[in-house]
Amino acid sequence: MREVAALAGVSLKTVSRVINAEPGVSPELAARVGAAIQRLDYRHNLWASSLRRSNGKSATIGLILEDIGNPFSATLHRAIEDVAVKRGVLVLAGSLEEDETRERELVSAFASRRVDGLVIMPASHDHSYLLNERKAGTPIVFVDRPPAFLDADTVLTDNLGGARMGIRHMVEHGHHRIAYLGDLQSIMTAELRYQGYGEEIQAQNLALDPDLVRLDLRGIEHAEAAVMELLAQRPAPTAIFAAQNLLTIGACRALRRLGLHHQVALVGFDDILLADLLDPGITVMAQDPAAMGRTAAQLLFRRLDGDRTPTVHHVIPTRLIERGSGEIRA
Amino acid sequence: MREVAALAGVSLKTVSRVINAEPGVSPELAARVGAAIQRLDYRHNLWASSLRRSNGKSATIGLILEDIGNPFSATLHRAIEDVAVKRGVLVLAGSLEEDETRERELVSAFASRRVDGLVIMPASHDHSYLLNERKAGTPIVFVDRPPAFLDADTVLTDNLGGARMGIRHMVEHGHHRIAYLGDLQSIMTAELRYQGYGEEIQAQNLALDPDLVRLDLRGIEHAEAAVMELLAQRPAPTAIFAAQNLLTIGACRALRRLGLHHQVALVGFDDILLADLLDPGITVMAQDPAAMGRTAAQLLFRRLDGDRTPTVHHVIPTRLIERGSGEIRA
DNA sequence: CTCCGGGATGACAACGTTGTCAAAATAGCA
DNA sequence: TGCTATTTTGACAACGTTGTCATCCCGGAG
Repeated sequence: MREVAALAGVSLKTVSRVINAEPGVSPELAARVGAAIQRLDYRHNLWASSLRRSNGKSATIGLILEDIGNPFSATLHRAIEDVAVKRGVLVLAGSLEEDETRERELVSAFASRRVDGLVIMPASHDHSYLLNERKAGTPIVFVDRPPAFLDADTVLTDNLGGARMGIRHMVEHGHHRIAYLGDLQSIMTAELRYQGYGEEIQAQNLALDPDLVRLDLRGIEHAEAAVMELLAQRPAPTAIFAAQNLLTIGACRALRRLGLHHQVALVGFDDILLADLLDPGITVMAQDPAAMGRTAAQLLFRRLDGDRTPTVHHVIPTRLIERGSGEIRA
Repeated sequence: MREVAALAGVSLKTVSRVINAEPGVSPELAARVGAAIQRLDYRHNLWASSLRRSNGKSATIGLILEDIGNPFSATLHRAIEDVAVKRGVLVLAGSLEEDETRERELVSAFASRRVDGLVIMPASHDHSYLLNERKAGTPIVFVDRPPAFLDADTVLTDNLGGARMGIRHMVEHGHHRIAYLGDLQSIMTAELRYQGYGEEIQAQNLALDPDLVRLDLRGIEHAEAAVMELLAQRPAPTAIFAAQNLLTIGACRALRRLGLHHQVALVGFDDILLADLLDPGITVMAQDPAAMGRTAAQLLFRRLDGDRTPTVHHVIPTRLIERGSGEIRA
């Protein structure tokens, strides 16, 4: 910047004014400065700028996801980016893979980089450590999973209601013995879905048979094995509710392997690409990650714009998509 | 930091020394400083630090992808992150949606934030504008698509070879009339795959029939419509090569709609989740986005570590995954 | 007892910007 | 013409750090 000023024959401050499009610079000087910037291909240093600036905004937000690479997280990420670009804000993202330590490390790394705000899909179960960040004025929005020991804005899927609706759908098709496949119970959303299963089973006056429940399943293979076991029991379940997308895929594989995909009903939680091309198509309770991301980002930016109203809790509804597998009758 | 120094009763420099774990601080003082840091929950400001530091590293890299949300990009992103975390480096990412202007905007936004390096999946066709960045010492690695008018490290899929192998596979199963579905020809990878199709058709002494080729298709619906048209022709093609994953899905849909999924062969470029559960399973030429990301990141960090050897061009091979649809005989 | 070497500590400038305020140039008016 | 009001410009400090170099203190050798 010093060089630009020298080449244009003006002071540093004038260059600064031109760059920030501040009023009160004569057109002639502005042109000279512009030319100098071009010639030296000068790049504004945003960090130095935000260091000096009074509000100190870095035009960067931090995003913590379960796994940047999985389709749910990636769609959410993209939706947040779409809101952010409109304000010239960039997104720093990190994956945590259910690792509580990593969550803190990422928050700390973001804090060191003075991000303007945070969107977190948490893995840990105590977020009081975030109080400092909030005291420092960094707005925080939780997505997909709620915070614990901290009051903050949240954007969640209706996990409990969604699970209930899925179970009800199968009951309405005549099923009484509905098996349940669940992810790690330590994950809040998994716990809520299981709770929904329990509640709906009770509401329908059915017996909650522990032999039909497999929890803490991680990934496709585990789900596949669990379904093989479940269907070997007598009496066997006539329907399966898979509470997470990989588990749905595992269940699907197992049913096919057993040749039972046209006999045993299956409803999954969270949509899967291509589910409509399978035979039968997979019926799911679809979440809406794009809507979640959009909502979370809008919320965050509203806070950044100075909204100081009490914390808000959005619930994004789930949608039943009937494709065949959930409509198989008992 | 000033407050920390005051509370610990030491100078600023000593605090700095403790934070950066520089040698030559008495254990007693170090403990006092540590306590003060805890009590004031002080956060190191990485930007101010990198501003002053001689090497000026920001421990942040920039990543430009076609679409953060699509599975290919997301997997690549994740692989890069995995390499980066090991060095305490964070990743800033942005999508460009085939928009050349956006590409420049993103590069400029990253440059303002003084990222240490760039990984780019480009949309534009002239990268000479990046010369400035490189002169400034920012290493740049291109993934998935090569740069134009700029010599830089690249990590590419073997598009041409992969397409040829896919076509050859179908010819070996007795097909002579193989239709081709291609993405926008302006995308370098799409062009190369089409070139591979042409070369292999010729190598097999078959006629390249323009009526069997549909280019510049964008998304599932267009591909579906194109396949409906292709199969209405007489004589109809007996096999289809879909040169991009969405196009494969579209082709799949159309075949099902026509009830021809067991008669017409289909090979896709780029793997699709669940492709093995369909009936028939979809045969694909699989790319390896994780390997591409890993390779690109390693290359970038090697450059950051001072490697000044000539530019390197990695080609990640594609793999034929036989699942049934490609093995249907003519 | 003095002097020297070496380790611990601190004062100060500098990194690339912008906020503040004063100075200079210009325009407007009597 | 001389004065004020207004616009344009610039000097300087400050943002939160770290590199450089000077100072201080201590133990040991002469």
